[in-house]
Amino acid sequence: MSDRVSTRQRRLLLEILRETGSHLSAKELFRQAVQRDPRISLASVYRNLHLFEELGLVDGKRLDRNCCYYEVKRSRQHYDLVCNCCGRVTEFESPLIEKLVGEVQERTAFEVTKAVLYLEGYCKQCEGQSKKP
Amino acid sequence: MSDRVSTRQRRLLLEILRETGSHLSAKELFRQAVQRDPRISLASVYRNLHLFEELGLVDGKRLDRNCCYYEVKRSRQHYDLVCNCCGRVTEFESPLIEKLVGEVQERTAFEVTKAVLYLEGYCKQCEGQSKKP
DNA sequence: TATTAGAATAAGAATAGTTCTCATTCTCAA
DNA sequence: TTGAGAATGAGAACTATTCTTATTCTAATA
Repeated sequence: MSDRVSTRQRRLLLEILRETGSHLSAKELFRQAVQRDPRISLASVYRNLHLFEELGLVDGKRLDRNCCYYEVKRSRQHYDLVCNCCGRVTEFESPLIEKLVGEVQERTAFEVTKAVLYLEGYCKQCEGQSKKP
Repeated sequence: MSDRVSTRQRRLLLEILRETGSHLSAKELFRQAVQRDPRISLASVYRNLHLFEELGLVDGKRLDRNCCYYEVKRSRQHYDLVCNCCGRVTEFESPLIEKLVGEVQERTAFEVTKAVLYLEGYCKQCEGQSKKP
């Protein structure tokens, strides 16, 4: 696996990820990519998303049962709040997570490389709703 | 959906979950269940795992790309450390998580119903290894 | 105990996200 | 420009999960 990101497809995918900013599923990323380059294949999308993750360019998160969502890695770590009702994703930041990771590393001799954290619940608009909309 | 848990299959599944204690995939749970009752079907395993989750008897966690892992809910909340190398899952507890959830609820008016948190990395034994074993 | 309506089940088909395969195409160092 | 190795496209394959439907079970009631 090379360190370079130098193919037409990779450039296009990163471009879309950077422009979009928010969470994209592989399918949606593919949909957008096809519009600009009809020759691109879904396999390349998956292949390169994995590559980008390995290179640390992109973060992949599984926010629901179905699929992963990807976004370019940002300088400030953030975590997601996923509404069970409307599906909207909002973000939050907190130093408590770094603190938690530190605590774990000290107490357990486990070398943490990635923290998977998100919270499910109901957003302001959907509060008081029951399980399904 | 009833509140009762009164079928042969449900009793068996809960029994296995309780005996095992640790994380079981649907497939593995099915494998064990078939040994005791060859007539049980995989569909029942999934159906009832969802039911148990709704009833608050069981926790389902997606610790890797592939599938969910289930275990009976315990009184003390815990979170998992998943080794990228050997796959072993160890557990940890920390009050920081409750603190974090509280912070989110205060700051964002988001009503949290579930916190999904686990850490990936390398356990003591596998430390220093590169990505794949 | 027998009846019975509604709930749960078994079996396997269907679905969907993801990964794999391999022949073809591209990239880039020389 | 060339050639070796890397990346791609197309679609088949895979896998976890969900759905469908005829059948069976459960448990409240007679």
